Amino acid sequence: MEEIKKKVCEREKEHALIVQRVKEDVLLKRDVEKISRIFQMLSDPNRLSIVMALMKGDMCVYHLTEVCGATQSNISHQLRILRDNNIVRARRLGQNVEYSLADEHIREMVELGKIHLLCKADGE
Amino acid sequence: MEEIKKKVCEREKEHALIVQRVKEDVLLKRDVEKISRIFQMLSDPNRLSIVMALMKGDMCVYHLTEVCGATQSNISHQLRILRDNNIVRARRLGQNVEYSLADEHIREMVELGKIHLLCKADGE
DNA sequence: TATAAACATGAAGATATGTTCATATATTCA
DNA sequence: TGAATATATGAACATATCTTCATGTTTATA
Repeated sequence: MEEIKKKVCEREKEHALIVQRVKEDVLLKRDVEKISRIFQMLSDPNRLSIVMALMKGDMCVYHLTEVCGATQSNISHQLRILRDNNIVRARRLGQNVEYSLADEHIREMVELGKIHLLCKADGE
Repeated sequence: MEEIKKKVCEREKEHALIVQRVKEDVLLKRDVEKISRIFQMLSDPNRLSIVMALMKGDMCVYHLTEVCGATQSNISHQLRILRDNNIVRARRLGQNVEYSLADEHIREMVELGKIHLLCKADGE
């Protein structure tokens, strides 16, 4: 049975409607966590640099360290995290390992991020 | 003067070209940090829930805690972080404070995140 | 087979982040 | 003005994250 809601805020009716809309869009806690994890992958400057570089084309670790200006160890660690989360793919080429983007949505997200930066640079 | 590059990897020529392309797209370290910060805002499940809720409409804190299933204190803390980063805006309504999305790009990013989830749920 | 080069990884330390608890502030209403 | 409600915030703690250092693995080559 529907409980009768007490008034909790000024715009009770409007807000309650929105709450309902949110609830209709049943996003389980687990789903929200999954999505936030994707954003987390891009929340570290080094990882974002790696992804941005790979958006231009496949690259081996050596060049990634050069482009990102970080240590080899650091880049390797970040690459492992990206691999574990299916953001990038690795492929051995002789002595080297060539990395590539494994997720096209990521590309779009980063593009949005760049656009966002440009918009803020102007005045919104 | 251009230094002569030693061979560092199997596909030296191809990779060097990509490195060049990355460098042409002069993204300062500071810019990468700014973009990663936006993603960081969405990297916490509670913050992401808040943003997702506000995408449906403006809401006061009480309803946000209800929708997110977190404590009032926690939500308030996350709201402050979102406010400090210009992701949401606050507006007092009598005893309540109504929050709204302050950034349309964020909306698009989250939509991409949702689409991404759906794609993964099927088989890519 | 010994060595070098490219990359990966484990452990440790420093820092950042999220959560909770207690309490402060602002507004309404009696 | 005093009590109640909604929201904000500071401090403390636990945990997560990033970075570095040392070392391991794999492949190529002398």
